[in-house]
Amino acid sequence: MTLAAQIRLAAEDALKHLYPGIEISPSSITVNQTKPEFTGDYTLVLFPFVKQLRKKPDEIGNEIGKYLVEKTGLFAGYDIVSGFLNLTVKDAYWTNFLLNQFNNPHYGEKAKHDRRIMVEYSSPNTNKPLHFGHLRNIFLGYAMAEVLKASGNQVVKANLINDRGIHICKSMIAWQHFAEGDTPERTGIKGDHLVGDYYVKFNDAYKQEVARLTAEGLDEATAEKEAPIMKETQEMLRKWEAGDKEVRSLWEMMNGWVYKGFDESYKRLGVDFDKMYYESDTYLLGKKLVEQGLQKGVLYQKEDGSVWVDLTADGLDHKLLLRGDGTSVYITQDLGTAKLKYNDYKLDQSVYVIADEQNYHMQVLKLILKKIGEPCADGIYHLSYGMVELPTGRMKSREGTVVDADDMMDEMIALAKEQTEQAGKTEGFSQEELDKLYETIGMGALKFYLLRVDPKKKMIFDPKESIDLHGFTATFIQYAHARICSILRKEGMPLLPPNTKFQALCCKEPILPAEKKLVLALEQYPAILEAAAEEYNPSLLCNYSFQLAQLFNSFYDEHSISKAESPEKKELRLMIIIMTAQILRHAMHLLGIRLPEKM
RNA sequence: GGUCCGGUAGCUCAGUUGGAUAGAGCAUCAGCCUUCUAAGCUGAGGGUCAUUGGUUCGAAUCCAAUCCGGAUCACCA
Repeated sequence: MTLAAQIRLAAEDALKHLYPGIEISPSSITVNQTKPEFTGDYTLVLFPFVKQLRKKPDEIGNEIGKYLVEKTGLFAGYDIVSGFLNLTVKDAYWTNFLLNQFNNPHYGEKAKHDRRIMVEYSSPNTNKPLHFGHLRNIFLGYAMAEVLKASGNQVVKANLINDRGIHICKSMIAWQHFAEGDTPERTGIKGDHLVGDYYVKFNDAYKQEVARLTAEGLDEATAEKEAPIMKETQEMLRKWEAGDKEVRSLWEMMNGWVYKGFDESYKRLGVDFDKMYYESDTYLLGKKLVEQGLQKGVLYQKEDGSVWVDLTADGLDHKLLLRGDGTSVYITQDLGTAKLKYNDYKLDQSVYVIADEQNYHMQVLKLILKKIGEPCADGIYHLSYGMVELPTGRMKSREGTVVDADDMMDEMIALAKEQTEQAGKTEGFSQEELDKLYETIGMGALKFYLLRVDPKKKMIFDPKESIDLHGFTATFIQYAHARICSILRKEGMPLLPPNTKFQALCCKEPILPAEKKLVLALEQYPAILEAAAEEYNPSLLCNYSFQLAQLFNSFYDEHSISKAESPEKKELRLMIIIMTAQILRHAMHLLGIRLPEKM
């Protein structure tokens, strides 16, 4: 249990004993960290009790303060400032805490339990390479899965690949027309990029045909429908659905190129998946669910045979589930996939990492499953995130304004190289080590940049300004970590030395403010990790880690570790920085960010 | 128009179930490297927390209305 929680309980107990017969709701007990301008570590707010107790805040504060100091043994003293009871925790508490936890590599994690959670993320289309917007999705999904794992859940990372449909056929048609048999091998172009190039070529050709037809006198809507290349594409989709051998083998070949490209990108991004779902396998699922829904009477059928659900009672509209010809629409297959996932893994929870433009869709999906009575409905959680936009607006592949993911990685690594060389920090590294370092810094900066903001907020990325390596960045945290490692190296100490190294510690000397601030923060890590899991918000870990690194830097500036005033002080400080580095590594590891020992 | 999300320093963002004088980073300015890594530290300036009203000991936080921005409301995916 965290210290803040312990204090809350102690306060509850104090109120019960001091004022028997008066029911004070535990929710009115607020315990905060004491503001730096006052003495104390944690603060109990007294105002909520005034009315019921009919006493002045300061009087109540004295009674509670006295009780807490005497009965709990946790506190060295208290202080009351205008309605706030500031409690100072005994130094012994902190030294005990450090001795118990400073080298615990699993500090902050929760014990494994049986809750099964799937996190679906990435979920790309196979007609173009990944872009900057996908990166936010991918980092978020990966980080969330890792955070949930650290919270003790059994996690399945899943990827649902959009491998069929009209957009895929567009690339295929364009390839047939213009490629003259080109392959990734022959051109040296990464497979997903090659296919993406033909997707762009399709749109160019299509635009030209539409322009020609409108020039010939057709109105635009008709021209868009009648363009030969579009008709050809629709015909191809029909053939694909009919299982046409030629189309299928082209489809398999081109998707194969894309997968190879994606695999490379995923590997560089440092993310992985436990289960791949393909829409070509799942797009026909869901019809049965709709039939069941019809039988139960929760869905209805129109005269033309189309099937609908009435969601007006939930403040939404009527929604189509099956076309008049009996074919399914997008949401129908999602209904089926939801059930499939549930059955595959007996999920307690199914997290979808999907942009906020699909909020409505996800709401509808969950509602329909609930109406049909599918048990998978309750576990569905939409981790909705804001889209990444450019200063000029949304990225549009048709307008060529997308920031490519592979390019972005290259640029970040180049930036890391440039800045490292500029700072003159390349000495003592082999070329191989340097390359690894640039990758660590560049990729870390990229991930942190996309994870540090509350997911639900949209973000604007300006490629011209690129990404900073100063201030609220992964680099800052990496630097703090490298500094700590440097000290430990000089002390001849491993990153996580055994407890026996520090048994001599005593607490005769008071813990100094800069030390205290750090230890206080270290103690709060489990609560932060828990909050990140409960709120589905990895950005909490970014904020916390940055704060921790900041506290360390100030501490480092103010106090010497290796030349501490006494051996006891030195031990205390070593434990503090060892644990700081440990937590930074732990938190960043969950986000997929590596911390170098030297930089 | 309906539903949902957002509006906090010049810019990008924090701000725990309502708590003390609203905090960081970037940018600007002024300091700090014969001492464990200056990718750092210390300090200064910078705010009508979109607006108005309400709830109360106390509101950036909760409620209502209004304004602004975005998403969405297809027999597309």
